[in-house]
Amino acid sequence: MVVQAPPKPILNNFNDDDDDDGPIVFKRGGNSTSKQNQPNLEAKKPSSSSQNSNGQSLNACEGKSPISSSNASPVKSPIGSPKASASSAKVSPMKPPVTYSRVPSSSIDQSKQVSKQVVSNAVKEETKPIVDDDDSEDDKPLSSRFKGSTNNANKGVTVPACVKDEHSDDDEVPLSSRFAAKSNAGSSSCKTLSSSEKKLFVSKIQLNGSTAKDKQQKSSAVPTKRPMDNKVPSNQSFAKKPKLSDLSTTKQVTVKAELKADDDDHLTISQRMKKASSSSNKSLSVKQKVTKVVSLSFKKTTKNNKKQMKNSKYSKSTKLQPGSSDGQKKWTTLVHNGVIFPPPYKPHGVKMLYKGKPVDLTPEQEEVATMFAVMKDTEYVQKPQFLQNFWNDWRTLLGKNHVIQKLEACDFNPIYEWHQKEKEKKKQMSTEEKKAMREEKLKQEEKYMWAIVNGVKEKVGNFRVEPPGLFRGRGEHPKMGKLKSRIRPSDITINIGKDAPIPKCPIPGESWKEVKHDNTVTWLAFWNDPINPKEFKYVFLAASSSLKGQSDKEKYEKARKLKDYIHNIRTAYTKDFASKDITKRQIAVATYLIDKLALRAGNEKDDDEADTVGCCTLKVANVECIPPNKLKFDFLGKDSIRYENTVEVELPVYKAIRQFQVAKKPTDDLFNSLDTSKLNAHLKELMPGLTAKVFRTYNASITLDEKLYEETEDGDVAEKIVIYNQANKQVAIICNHQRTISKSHDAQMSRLTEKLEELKGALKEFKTDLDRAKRGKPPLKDADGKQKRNLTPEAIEKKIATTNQKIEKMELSMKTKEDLKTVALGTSKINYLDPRITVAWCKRHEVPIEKIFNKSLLAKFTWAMDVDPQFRF
DNA sequence: GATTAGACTTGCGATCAGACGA
DNA sequence: TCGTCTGATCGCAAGTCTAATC
Repeated sequence: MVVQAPPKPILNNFNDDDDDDGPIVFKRGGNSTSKQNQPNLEAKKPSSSSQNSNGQSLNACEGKSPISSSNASPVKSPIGSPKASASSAKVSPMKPPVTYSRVPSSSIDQSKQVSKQVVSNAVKEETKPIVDDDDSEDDKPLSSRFKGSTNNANKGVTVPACVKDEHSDDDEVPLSSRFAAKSNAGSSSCKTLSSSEKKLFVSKIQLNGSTAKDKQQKSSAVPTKRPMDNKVPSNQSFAKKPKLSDLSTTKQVTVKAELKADDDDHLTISQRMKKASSSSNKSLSVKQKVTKVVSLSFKKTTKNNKKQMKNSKYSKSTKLQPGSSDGQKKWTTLVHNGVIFPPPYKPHGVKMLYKGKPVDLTPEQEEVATMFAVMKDTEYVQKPQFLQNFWNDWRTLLGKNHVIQKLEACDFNPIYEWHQKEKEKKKQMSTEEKKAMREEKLKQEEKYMWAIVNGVKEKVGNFRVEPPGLFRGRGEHPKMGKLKSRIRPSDITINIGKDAPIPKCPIPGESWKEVKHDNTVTWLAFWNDPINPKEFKYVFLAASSSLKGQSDKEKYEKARKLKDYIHNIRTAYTKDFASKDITKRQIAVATYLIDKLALRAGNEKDDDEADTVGCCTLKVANVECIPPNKLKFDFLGKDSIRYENTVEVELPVYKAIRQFQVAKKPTDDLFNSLDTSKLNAHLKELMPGLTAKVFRTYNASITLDEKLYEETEDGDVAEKIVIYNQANKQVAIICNHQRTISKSHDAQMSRLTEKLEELKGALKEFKTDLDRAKRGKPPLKDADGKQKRNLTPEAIEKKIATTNQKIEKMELSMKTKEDLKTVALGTSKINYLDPRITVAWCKRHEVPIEKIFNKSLLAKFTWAMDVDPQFRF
């Protein structure tokens, strides 16, 4: 019996795999290698090296003691209502996103981009913030208000240092830099206002200098002059940010003082904004048909769901009630089978060499030696930090009196070669053998793959305990190379329903560390990270689960709500660029950067983590002021991915940044009065539940929505997919989602170039043949001197047309390949783009959803599939 | 209020299977 | 049939943010 349609497929029973949507075979991925992004900071801290756990030192590598300090950022906030605000559908043309100027290598692009740049009106804006009635840009990402090239025309050369690339483009430069700083920088935030917003803004302006009452208020809270040239006192230059509790207080007072200007004195900004926005929702009138193809693809999903529901004894919906997040009950019943452990180590007995002689190792010692040996081909083994950390941990295992005394005298090649042979053997296995192995593995893992949450069978995300290995931190991580020890059942805490049977420990004679029944959390199990025992590794449900889906939907609804607030938020921070209160000014500028450049918040980091930054932790050296109003950003962000971007900003922002840098060292914090907790606390005053990361989701989704809406034209499905991918790429660039260039990229491009040349050669010959055929002459001999077959002019023309098509297709393919070689489209699709935008677009434009979302994404976004075709973000 | 613990999301690279083309 | 390419999937590192504790 079919109960209520759940938001995701429900499976028949706990263990079956009845159809093609049944259990998915999990593949074991390999280990990752380090990134190659190079830091470019003079201000970069020397990375501290690993702890030497046994106090021993390595001859070759000098150890440094890591100093651990923690500066977490507490923020408490109510989560905003997930209730959707019906989106207004403005059919105004969207301006392309920011075109940032490219940094080194592509001077060609720079010149192009500079030529396109709009003369800055920042100065004008500074004194004349409200100039225009047109509020059509309010719903757009700030970045998209900066005109720039939206196609690939401004690509430059991106070639890894070691590789020559004939297809010059700008990929060598970080994604963020691909858009030239084009900018009507000054017009970004306060150029356009709705009437209600204007009212608020005008009131504030009056507050700034009109009435006696206002003046009185102003004297206590607002500077009479912009303190642009105020020097930052030398004592505000800190190596570590001070916690300025007093400043927080000041901030609150100031914000409240400003609010007096409005009629709604009793309301918070967020309440007022909400009030103002509640009447602003608009609906789309455009109706478009949904094709059979689309219908079919959507029906198929629904059909599968229904089939699964019908057959399932676990058919209740797991959909959470509103408000069930935030430490509230996440589930009522939870049943699962715990986790699966990697198999115990099997010694191979291959002896490594020390000073040229074979060495006996215990299985434990051999296991760690093997972990190291198999990394021979990675860049890690070139890094002194990695070698030192590995040696420290391995030496502990070897013991002080072991024959091995120096890492440099070790030869791991015998083990490496053994490993290569094993790999080769595996590769040579027949398809049947491989299949049998997969099936065997699936059989062993099947029971761990599923959980029953509130009576519904849900997939578990990562039920395999991480195997031991050497830690592969990204960038210059101070702990890279340390031994990640084997996790045992006694390390693992299980979370399960009270009435559910406790999972049997899969390792005989051992038992779980603890069994909990906490239904306010979603994890099924956790253990402490052996590299950083303060941190945890969790086992969660899969992305396709209802629990995750609900959370995802709430995330997008929150970002969507920001659309109703964004205009006033921009107005508010623009006003604060010149605030006398340093914290307020820094919050304003930081919010501007987060909004405009999609920067991450930037929490404080410990010294035993990689030295990366986000907005709040930017160092002075990370931002260079280029007169008259450009900022050049250069820092390592999340995952040590370099963010390099020069962008034109509003003049007050430029001045404020310059001022924040005064009397500071390059390594000092740019925003010394700010941290993420202060920033987020401020954002929550503007909109319930607003945090820095919401801006990224908002800007990504609205960019996709606008671009799809404006740029999709009539055409075949393939052409529409190109439009979609272009929009997706735009978002990836805004978010700086990069990938390393594939090792085989150049070879692939060379091959394609060769083929292209061949085709062009053939085309030329066909044209000659055609010419001759028209004159009644036989074709010329081919390259081998053979006489070619006589063809009619019509036949040759047909060949020419076919060849032209092939050339076109190949050129497009090469362009796309080159274009996306450093851009990762997946991350934004998975995490930042509201799937309802995509689903609605597919429905409107008759594109099968499967062309855009793969199986995993279809499962993850089940909740979005029934969206109205006219949905706008 | 500051700090730490805890929970969850975001992100890139590796690996693999299947598609594709010679 | 075989080698190459591509996209899907997985692994796990590294972020963000909130709640709890001091």
